[in-house]
Amino acid sequence: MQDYLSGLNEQQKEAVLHIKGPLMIVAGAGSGKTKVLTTRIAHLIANGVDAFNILALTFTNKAAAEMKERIEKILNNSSNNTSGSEARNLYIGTFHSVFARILRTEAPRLGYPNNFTIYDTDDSRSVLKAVITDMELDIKQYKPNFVHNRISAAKNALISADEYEDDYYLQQEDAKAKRPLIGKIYKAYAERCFKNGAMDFDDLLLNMFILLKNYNDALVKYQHKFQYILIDEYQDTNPVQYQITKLLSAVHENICVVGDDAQSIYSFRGATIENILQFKKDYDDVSIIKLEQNYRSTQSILNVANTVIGNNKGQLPKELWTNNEAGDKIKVVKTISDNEEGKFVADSIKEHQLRYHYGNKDFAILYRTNAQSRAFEESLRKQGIAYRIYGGISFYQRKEIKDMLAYLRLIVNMKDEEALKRIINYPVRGIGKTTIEKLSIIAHQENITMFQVVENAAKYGFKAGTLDALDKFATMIHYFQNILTEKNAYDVAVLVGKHTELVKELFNDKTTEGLSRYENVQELLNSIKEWTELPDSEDGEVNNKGLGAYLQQITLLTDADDDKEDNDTVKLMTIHAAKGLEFACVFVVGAEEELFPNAMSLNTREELEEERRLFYVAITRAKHKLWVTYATTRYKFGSLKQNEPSRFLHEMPDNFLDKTYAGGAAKNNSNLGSAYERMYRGFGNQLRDHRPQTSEKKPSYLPANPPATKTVTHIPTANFTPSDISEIEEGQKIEHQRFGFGTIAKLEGSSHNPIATIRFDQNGEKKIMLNYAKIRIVK
DNA sequence: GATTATATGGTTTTT
DNA sequence: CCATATAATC
Repeated sequence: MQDYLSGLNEQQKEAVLHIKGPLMIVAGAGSGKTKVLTTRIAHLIANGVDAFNILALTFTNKAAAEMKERIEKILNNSSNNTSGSEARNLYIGTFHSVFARILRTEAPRLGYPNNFTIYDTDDSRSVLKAVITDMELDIKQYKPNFVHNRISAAKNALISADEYEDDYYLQQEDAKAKRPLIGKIYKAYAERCFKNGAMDFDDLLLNMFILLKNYNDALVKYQHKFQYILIDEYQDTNPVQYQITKLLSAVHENICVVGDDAQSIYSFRGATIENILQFKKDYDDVSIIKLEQNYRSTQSILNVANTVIGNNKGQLPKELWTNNEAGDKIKVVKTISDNEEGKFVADSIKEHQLRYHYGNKDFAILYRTNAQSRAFEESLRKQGIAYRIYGGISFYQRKEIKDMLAYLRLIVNMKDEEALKRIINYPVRGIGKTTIEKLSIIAHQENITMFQVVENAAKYGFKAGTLDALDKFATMIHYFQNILTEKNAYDVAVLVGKHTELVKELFNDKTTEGLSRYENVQELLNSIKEWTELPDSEDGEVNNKGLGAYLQQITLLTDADDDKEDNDTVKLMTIHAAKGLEFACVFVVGAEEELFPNAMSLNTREELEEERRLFYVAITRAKHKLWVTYATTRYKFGSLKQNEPSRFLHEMPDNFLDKTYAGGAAKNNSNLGSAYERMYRGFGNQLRDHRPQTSEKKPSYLPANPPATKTVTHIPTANFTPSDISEIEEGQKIEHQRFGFGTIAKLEGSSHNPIATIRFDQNGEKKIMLNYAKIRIVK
């Protein structure tokens, strides 16, 4: 027997060894499904299957990277003489990244360039906005965001623009919503993207499907390449993904899917657990293996999780059990505000670290929406606890990075109108809004790309000054393109930075924000350099280490991916992002009605059930300790909002809960807590006042509550010398890049024209947030 | 055409 | 609160 099997239980072993034919593994939370999947792949390779013939699909890059790493490890440690380096040849990644890679080779068949651009959500919305305005429709009626969701849903359900317009019910729906023209917009949007040589996220799936469906030789090619197909988190696949994998696996039928219907949380992306049910019917002899033993959590946590999820109707029958110890009760915590919640969590982390010697990395804070991260960031900083936020705005979505990338995108794909529009006048070179509009209109009329209009601007009667600017711009881009053929991606990028004076502009901005923007661009250049120095892979794909390849993979990255090793930090992320992960101690925060379950998801029972599954996913991330916290008030859009405790709190069985910190009353009953609590708390005091103090004294650097924000108004005069940002008072001198120097005349003000806002940063230091980037405080 | 002041309006969740 | 759209001004 292979030594890598020794750590598995009987079902897990069976799942690994059952190699041929369709297999569905129904696996509960913490049942070791990733372990099974990785071991299975290792087993395949160890038994002589060529890694080139294995395709493993995941939902995050991180999951893919982790899997690959583990496989290498297993192979290296195995007594088989297969080397871990064999794992490099695996096709393993997210649906999107794997298909993007394939499409890089196959795109020309579909009329796209090899170097097609991948539009992220921002790009898509921007294109939509342009399309909607071009159609002379009201942007308020057709909000790009809304329209995009609708189009995205259609694509994920394999509905083309034509089909969309022909469908009676869809049309009725849109008409009812007073948005009857979405179908037309869909069509125009798709055409525009195609003309730009660009695919959006959904197109990566859709075009992969079209490729397999319409080009038989392509289908045959990939059916034979991918003899073994494995899919993680199968409950989260949507119809396109389903159809693609079905096509790919049709010949060999060696397809193995792993899923847990209780963890299906991506229906907004078109995912449907129907795919799990359908799987059984699609192949002749499907084997099903259930993994029901949980190795992760304590009994208390598992019991609570099981009870909560029991409130959902129509779950597939499954009984999760564990041999682990009972463990602590789940702590339910009530605070009066989002900031207090943050404080409680940070303090609790500190306390547990001191008491039980947990490291930072043993903790995770999980929330429903990204916007909730702020309070925790602040409190963790104050406590001096290292943390890392996943999600939110990723590195590649920052403005300065997108600007730089837009140049590179345009050089690689001149059809990319979005990129062109972004940088044609950045840094400013006298090509204004009117000119850009004109360019766009001409491009449309002549049915050529916008850059072609720029190249031939003379033909189209621009005024001398503008013409000159356009010519210069075209020449510059051509120059970059020529260089691209002789130099590598990094050299080109550096040159672009220099030549466009983009870097210089950032460098000259000496504000804190400007400085970090400069550093970000530097960082981008570093990452490009790293990329160019990676070895080529040898699977005969198109130009796989060029700038084009770099740009394509970068769009599919989230900031969760460039994990600089398992640094010892507290992890902050949404519950969605936490799927598949586990932590010793977990805080599930913001357990309030309208936040979690989210107000947007209270329309139907299905939506509510998905929220409940989300809650289930959240609490099953915890191995040892679990807190569920909620705040009675919370800021939304800057104004205070009252919140009721989440209904999910009531669904948790009392006998596994410790409500000491919830005033004994997650439910609105009259229980005021134990005698001890009442003794030390009094009535109505906040819990931080009565929480058991650790032996450790409070660090002296802990600041008091930051004072309320003040605003200042600024009147420019003349003649001061600059220095550091420090204190700000009336009469404080200010420098503005264009206005020159001036003085702050009023400290609290009119609130209407705040030049600067005073805040306190993580170290309790006064910081001035300047509302105009080019002003700074001088001594 | 470029920059700054004012108004508006937006928060699920992700590739 | 924050980021972007529109209006106003140079």
